[in-house]
Amino acid sequence: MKERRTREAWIEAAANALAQHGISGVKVERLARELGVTKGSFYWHFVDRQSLLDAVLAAWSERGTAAIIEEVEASGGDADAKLRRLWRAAGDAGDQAFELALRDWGRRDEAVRAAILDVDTRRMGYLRRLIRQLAVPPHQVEARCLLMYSLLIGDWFVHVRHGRKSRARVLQDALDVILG
Amino acid sequence: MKERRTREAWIEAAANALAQHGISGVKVERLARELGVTKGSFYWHFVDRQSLLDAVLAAWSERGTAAIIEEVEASGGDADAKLRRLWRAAGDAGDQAFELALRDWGRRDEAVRAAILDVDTRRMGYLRRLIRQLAVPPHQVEARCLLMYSLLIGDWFVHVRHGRKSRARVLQDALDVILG
DNA sequence: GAGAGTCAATACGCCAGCGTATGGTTTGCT
DNA sequence: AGCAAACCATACGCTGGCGTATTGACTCTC
Repeated sequence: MKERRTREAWIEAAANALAQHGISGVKVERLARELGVTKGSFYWHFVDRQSLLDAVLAAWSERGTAAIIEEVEASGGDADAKLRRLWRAAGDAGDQAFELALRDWGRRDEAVRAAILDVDTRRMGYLRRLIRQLAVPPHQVEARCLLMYSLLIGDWFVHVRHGRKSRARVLQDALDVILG
Repeated sequence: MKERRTREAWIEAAANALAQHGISGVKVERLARELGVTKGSFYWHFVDRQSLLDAVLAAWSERGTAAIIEEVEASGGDADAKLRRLWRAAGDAGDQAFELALRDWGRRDEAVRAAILDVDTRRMGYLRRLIRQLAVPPHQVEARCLLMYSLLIGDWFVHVRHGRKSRARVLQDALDVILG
């Protein structure tokens, strides 16, 4: 029997919808239209909407950490270089929208929260390893990790004008503060 | 004729619903149940659902900045003291949930985004004024403002275990890094 | 080539939620 | 008393979205 690749298509479409419209915006019939099929297909691959959402979450849990880390590690350099590379990779990725929507979703769903806790912990572990190699006071390592992570999120959530400075410039400065 | 105070009740209920369930969770009939009335009331006070949302946004725009600033200013002390007080005030306030929901909402609504930009800019102005009085390099003032603001948001969005340290402790350390 | 298995279309029932229409009740004014 | 405005209840129509049932292809295997 052929491997189910349409199932993946549904998951991907759902992930996009989540990123764009939030969790309440991922609707079976809308996805069906986007995929050029009808609900009939959906309810063959999934028992219900919830199981699709579960699948989206599971997919993210799996590939949520490894990808970027590998890319950064592969590029080499010292800890500082890696961190700055990590910053760029995380910022460029078009999936901030997805991550934000997912985190918003997590505010109302225990299972999602658990998955986020898991992924964040793994990511944070990597961050910690890098930052520990920098010349910062040991008791501030954890704080700087959190700062970097928060800045990544905040970058998307706080909209503000910075006067003569560009946003990119301010972010750069902020990163400098974090990395010491 | 009596002043409309039920209108305000609707707005408040909507704000609560927004905080708890997100923008798509604020539904007319649900609010009606919570307020112990029916839709009939609603459609007397508002022309439609959107106008209620507009009202919620407008209310936030007005009282979104002044309240905390006044409280902090009233308490006196130097810039550092004020900033730490500001931090506590912003953290304690039970309306982070509201702010987060609102920001998520803003990702999909231009008008909301504009209001956020406005409020954030005013808040940032106050932050900037305080941080400028600290002993930090001038070119880092803006960055540290953004860091503090982001940390406030990130605090809610990134869930992670910090090993032997408590979350509060790490946040404290982070604040120390920001304030120099 | 026939049956099993895979995938999708169609049609249906159901409910939640928005908005409307209309009528009823209370309050204040004269 | 009586009118008008403010406020709310009830009942209705309409849409969108979930899930089910049924049927129709197409494909693989024996």
